[in-house]
Formats: sequence, C-alpha cells, structure tokens
Amino acid sequence: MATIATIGQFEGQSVTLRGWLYNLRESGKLLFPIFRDGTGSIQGVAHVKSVPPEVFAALKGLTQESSVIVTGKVRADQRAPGGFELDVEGLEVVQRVPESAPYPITLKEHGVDFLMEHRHLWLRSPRQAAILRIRAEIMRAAAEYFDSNGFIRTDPPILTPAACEGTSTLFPVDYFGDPAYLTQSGQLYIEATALALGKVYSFGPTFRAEKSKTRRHLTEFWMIEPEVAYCDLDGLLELAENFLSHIVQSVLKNRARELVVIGRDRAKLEAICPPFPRLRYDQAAEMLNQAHRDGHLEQPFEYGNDFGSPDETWLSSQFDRPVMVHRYPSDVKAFYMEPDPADPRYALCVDVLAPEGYGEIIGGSQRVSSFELLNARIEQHNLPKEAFQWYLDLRRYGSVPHSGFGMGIERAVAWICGLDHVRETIPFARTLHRIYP
RNA sequence: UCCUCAGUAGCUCAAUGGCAGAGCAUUCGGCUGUUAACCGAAGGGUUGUAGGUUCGAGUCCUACCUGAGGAGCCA
Repeated sequence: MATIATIGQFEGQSVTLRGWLYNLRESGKLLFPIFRDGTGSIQGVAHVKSVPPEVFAALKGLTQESSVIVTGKVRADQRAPGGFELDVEGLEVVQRVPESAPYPITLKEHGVDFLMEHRHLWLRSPRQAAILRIRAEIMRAAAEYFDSNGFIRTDPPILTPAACEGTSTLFPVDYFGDPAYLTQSGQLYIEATALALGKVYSFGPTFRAEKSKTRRHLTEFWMIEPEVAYCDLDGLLELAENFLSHIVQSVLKNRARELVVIGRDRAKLEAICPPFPRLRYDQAAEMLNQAHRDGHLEQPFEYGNDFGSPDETWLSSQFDRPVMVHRYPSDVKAFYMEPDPADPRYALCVDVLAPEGYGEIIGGSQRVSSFELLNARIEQHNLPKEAFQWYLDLRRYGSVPHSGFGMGIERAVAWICGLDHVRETIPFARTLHRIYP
C-alpha cells in the first residue's frame, strides 16, 4: 500500500491513496487538489480531458477535508514541494463535507483561542501532525535509551494517598469515600523499585493543580523518570547528558522530514552531544549578577534564592547545549535531596536547562540515604509522618546512595521542535483555563 | 493569587464620540500549471454580558464573564 511519505518508490506507477482533501485550486478546466493521508501531502492534477467525466465532476468544487480514496499515476515534478505529483485517474468520495457547514480551519491564519477550541481538527494541519510525530519519536527514543541500558520500567501509581509535598498542587479525587490525589510525581515510588531492581524508570502522566499560566506549564503532562541505586550526583549528570543526546540524535535521524515541515534549524540540534556544560549554583548566580550589571536582566539576582523564570531563560540562552546547574542551596530545594558532604549547605541536585532560552526540562538529585536525616527533614517540613513510614523503610532496610531525575516530555518537545508554547506539544493540552475538547 | 492586554461577520482584523467595513471562508460566474492561486458579483452583524454618561456609544465610565501574555511555583 502506497503512502505519501513513500510515494517516491512508486514513480511511474498507478497508486491508491486513502486520505482527505487538504485543499483544492481550480483553474478553469484544470484542477489541483492537494491530498493528505496522515503521512504527508501531495498535489494531484486533473484536466477535464484526461480524467473520466464523473471523476472530474466529483472533484470540481469538492470541499476541504472531505475524505477521499484517490487513484493516480505518480510523476516526478520539480515544481512540487515534495518532488512528486499525482495525475488523478479515479476518485471515490467517502464523505463530502457539506458547503453549508464548511471545515472551520482554513489555510489562512487563526487565533490561538480558536485553534485550541478546534484542537481535534487543528491536529490535521501539517505542522501539528509533524509535531506529534516528533513527540512520538522523543518518547520512543527516551524509552529505548533506558530499555537498552539495563533499566526496568516500573510505573508508579497515578492514584496516591494523602499528600507528599502539600496538597495545594494536587488534584483531589474521591476514592470510595476517602480522599486521594492524582500523582504529581512518581519519584518516591520508583525509589522503592530502584532498591528492588537496581536501575528503573517510570513513564506516565503527572498532574499539577498549580495555577500556572505560562508557555511552559500544563496541568497534565508526561514525565519520564529514571532512578538508579548506587548512583551519585556525578553519575546522574552523565546519565542526563547521554540520555538527552540520544533523544535529540534520534529525532535528527528518524524525523528529518518533520523537522523540515516545522522549519526547525538542524544545526542547533546537531550540537547536542556530550559533554554538557556544568555549572555550580554559585557560578550561575555570579553570571546572573554580571548579567544584571550589564543590563541584560531587569531584576537583580538575590543569592540564596531559586532562579526565577527570566533568570533561567537568560542562563539557558548562554549555551549551545543544555547546561547542568548543580548544588543549589538546600533551603530552596526538596526535603529528600542529599546534602553535599563537602558543604552541607548545598544539595546534591541538578537542573538541566535547555538552550535557546527554553529553561528547565530536567530536575533531579541524589536522595537522602540516612534514616536519621530523612526522618528529621520530614519533621522539619511538617509532613504527615504516618504517610512516610514506607518511604523511611527504604532507609531502614539496606539504604544506599541513589539518584534520579524527571524530564517533562512536553518541555523537551517544545525545545527540540523550537515551539514557543507547550500546548502544541501534546494532542490535547490541559491548561489552567482549558479542558475542552 | 497578582500585573498587563484583548473580546466587532464562520475566521483574521479595521472603524477621530456621528450611516457597521475589508480580506479570507460560503454561494454564483470566469480562467489549461496553480502553490495561503487569481479576477468579477452576492449573501452574511443583538460590536462578550449588565448597567451608566451623552442629542448620539463599537468607541467614554463601572461591574461582571471569557480568553491571552507574564509573575510566583514547578518538569
């Protein structure tokens, strides 16, 4: 069965394509229908004298996005964007879109709100389809990297009992009369599976009820999280840079056509290979201070704080590959992060900031392995002790140094595709103000 | 939660406080190489909602609704 993506193999032959009418240009007795089949699009040519009358009649005036089965001869043509055209021989209209209710998304420009309201149809546009193909490749390559490096996929539960890090960012659900929540991270659970299986990863949806309203936030997003027993922070940094490089190189290799469709600069992606620059928090802070003095940043950076969004954007635009910022002050980071033995005021943690201003796509750390310290941290943070007994068990029975990180798929897709908003990186984005369609 | 901006034809947008407009889409007509095709014509409006100011409000004021951009927080 011929597809448009592989049409070149059928030059000179008659093929049948099953798809949709993307657009139709008419010039008197000559028709130029553009067909799409999910793999790409191709222009057909039909002259009144060269096709059967009933085929010409069916094609003339045919409406955008009508579903069709078309047969025609494949012909190389330099004028065609894809290199080939289809001389139409036969046409079966599967469903004709009525003129009274034409396809709402025209080839002209539309606003964001309108497009998101019609997301179920917007997905058909060449650009959106290409992005989803790249997303699929990123997810495939990410899983492939772990699968081929001795990791076992162990997915944590999506329904979780009373909260880990405060309930304000969690979506509550009714669990047979008891309160439960949609997971905001599988990390604690895969620490357990890592101590059972050594090297593990999880891959699934994650939910945050944060009222964030920016180009990098979704309330429902996909996260891939590796967790490795007997791995320290240095080992984690190495894992992160090899992992990201594998994904980017896979996209370059397997989604070259799609990168052209969305107009992504390949050179920017070809630069993504180890080693990635490493920056201590203190060094990054000094860079931000200098940037402020030079007038690149409006707000001065306050040492000891976490980086703000503009800080991250500026930092990540200073490098041609992801920059790994490590050893933040413990005070601004999560309770489960191991203090640096060289200076316990700092945590053995890392944020990976994607280049070109994309900012954080990975957050990770070495985990606290001492029972006493973890227990004390849980008390300090006023966390419900009972809920963490199983987590403390991991430190009671054969505790080891272990590390892991989480990567937000949508942020990675936005960066690799060069998009300005994560809402285009997932088929149906869930944002603060949108849950339709 | 806070700050800023926007809401007018199916879509994208115009309209100094003074007759509601254009392009695209739709319909009709024309065109044998078009690339968001083009040319001619027609139909298409409770200007987000509710009040107010005014001789007169799409335009000014108040409240609300909806959405967008950003901050905080995060992947």
